[in-house]
Amino acid sequence: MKIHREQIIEAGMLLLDRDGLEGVTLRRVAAELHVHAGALYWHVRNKQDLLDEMANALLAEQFAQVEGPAPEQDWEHWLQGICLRLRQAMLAHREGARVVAGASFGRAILLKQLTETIIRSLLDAGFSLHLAYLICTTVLSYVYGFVIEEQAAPTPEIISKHASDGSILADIFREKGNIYTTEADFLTGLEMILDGAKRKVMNQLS
Amino acid sequence: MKIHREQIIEAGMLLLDRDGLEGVTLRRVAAELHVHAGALYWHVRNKQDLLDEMANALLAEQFAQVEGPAPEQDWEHWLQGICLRLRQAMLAHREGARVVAGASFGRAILLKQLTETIIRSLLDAGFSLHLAYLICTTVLSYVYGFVIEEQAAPTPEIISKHASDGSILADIFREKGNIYTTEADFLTGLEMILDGAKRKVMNQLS
DNA sequence: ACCTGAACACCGTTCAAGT
DNA sequence: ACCTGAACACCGTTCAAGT
Repeated sequence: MKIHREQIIEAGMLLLDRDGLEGVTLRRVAAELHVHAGALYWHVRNKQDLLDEMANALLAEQFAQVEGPAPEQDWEHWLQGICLRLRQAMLAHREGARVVAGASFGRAILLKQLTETIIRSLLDAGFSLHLAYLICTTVLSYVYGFVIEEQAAPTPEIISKHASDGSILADIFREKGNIYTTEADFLTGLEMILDGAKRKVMNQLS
Repeated sequence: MKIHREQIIEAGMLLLDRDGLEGVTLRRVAAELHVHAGALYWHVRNKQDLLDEMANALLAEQFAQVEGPAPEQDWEHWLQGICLRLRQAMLAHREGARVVAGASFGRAILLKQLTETIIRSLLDAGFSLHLAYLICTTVLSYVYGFVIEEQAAPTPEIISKHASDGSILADIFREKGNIYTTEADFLTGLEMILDGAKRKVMNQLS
């Protein structure tokens, strides 16, 4: 029963898509590979290590290699494209946003590379390191938050509980299928942030 | 050994501050109250129920009652104040942001009320329901994301691991104590979002 | 080098039975 | 009404011992 790191990650992704994040368990991963749970510890430091690696695998589907803006492309449109792809990568797997948001740079190399590339591109656009970092995390926080919401299917129980209490959220929940799941909405919020960021620099430079 | 719901929540908060979120365990909460774990289920539906209630208690410290903008106050400054208080509430307890971000409206009544008030105030300011909801969640996502980062103390191990690999993040991590923990930085990012939102409406109205 | 077997120290949740 | 006692079905992690 020879096992490789790769297979452990694959098995983890399989369980993620099938049973959700709480279904990703070292014991189940081991069972999937016909191996005892303890055996995994030869290939993986601990559970978080595996989750980080899964986040990496998830990102690899969209960010096999990350590149800065093209020569005549401005940073806003480039960053917008990056965010769209990031959302796409997360949406491709159940609770993908939670997995990525919970990952640390340690093993999720692509997450680190992505962050690096964003900050570097903003520096090249004339931002201070401080502001570049702030914009980067602001945007990433937004993407995480949005997609986490998007993937957290509100249970029918929750919907019906709030459906008839006269609250505004009731109205929103009722048409939830339409709201907040579209790329258009994602873009609207993103544009707000990028637009605000652009003006912040302009004020800073003048 | 009579137990009240209130005491369970209090014990939960105590464990949260002392041992962190992963230290909040129904068995430990029960031990704190000199009661068997099963006894809690008379007062609480399950663990998430308790966590939701804890999120509520946390919010109550800042939002005992939530009010919309004052008569001559514009929505941006009002919303800015709300976000500052929300951050304050979360910072007051260890991993407070994670607790609130993970809570559902079910039991965390104040979270629902807060959301309601924000959306309603934006409606009063002339936004469409759709846009009001989008701005609300965008802003909340930002606050969650920022404070979660802020409270996730990067372990010395992580810092040293990335401190000397020539990456930009290395530079940032090294001065991490200064960066990203200040209210000023929080406000900068928040202003970007609010500013972008304001312009989005102006375009919409014209 | 890499896995088994078995243990350790926990979890959340349920439920008969007690008072 | 509210708690005990005890179980059920799990966890992550460690580590001697095997091969």
